[in-house]
Amino acid sequence: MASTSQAMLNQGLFEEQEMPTQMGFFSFAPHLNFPQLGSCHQSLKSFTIPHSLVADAPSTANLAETLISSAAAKQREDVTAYLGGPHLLSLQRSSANLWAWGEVNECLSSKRSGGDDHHLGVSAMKMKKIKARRKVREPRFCFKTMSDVDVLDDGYKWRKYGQKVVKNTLHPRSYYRCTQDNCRVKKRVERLAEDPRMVITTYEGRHVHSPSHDLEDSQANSQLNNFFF
DNA sequence: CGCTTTTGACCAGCGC
DNA sequence: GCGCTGGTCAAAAGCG
Repeated sequence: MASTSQAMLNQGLFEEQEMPTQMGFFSFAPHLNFPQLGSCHQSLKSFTIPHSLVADAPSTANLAETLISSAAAKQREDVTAYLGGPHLLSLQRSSANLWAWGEVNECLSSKRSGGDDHHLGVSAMKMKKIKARRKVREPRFCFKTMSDVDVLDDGYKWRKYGQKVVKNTLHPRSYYRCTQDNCRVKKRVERLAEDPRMVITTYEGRHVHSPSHDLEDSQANSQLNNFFF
């Protein structure tokens, strides 16, 4: 069970992309379409998210949003969530700030406590020194999914506004903006160099409206509708 | 015809 | 200051 997630983490993706000093991982209940992770990278210290809490989350994004809101309420900015394939979701604070996992944990346990079959892990990955120069960014989510198509149907309508070949990657990165007026959410889509089957989708910002997909489409693609950002 | 995609140019941030 | 890089712009092309 650990093989997939472990392999993904062992690819070193996070470190290569200037990931933060600490990050956390947790998995979700099967009914959320994200099979349990089972175990974490060996460098992670694992602890548990109550099953009941996970079961309460209407979607993975909602849970992520809860964590991010918690951080935002405490005036911490630039929280990023990483969702790896169908198997795991991780959350991190930007390297620009300290990742207050204690607060996240507090947020989680304040909701409910209970079962023990879901895991949250935190690592103390080393990375370059942070400089205060970084400007504040919108909250970001980064999905890593195995998919043939680059752009996943997340219920929102996107317009491509750019494409760029980034250094040390084989595949171009595409830039999209939400087509809704006065919604400034953006997303980037790129394929993992080490495994082109993996698509990395990064969302930046928060939608100020509901998903705009057609109802019939939403029925057909219900599996993807857990991604409400 | 209107919307989306493509793509080269441009800009800003960062490291040296 | 300069060069590199990622992100954005905007005109042209494509498509339904």
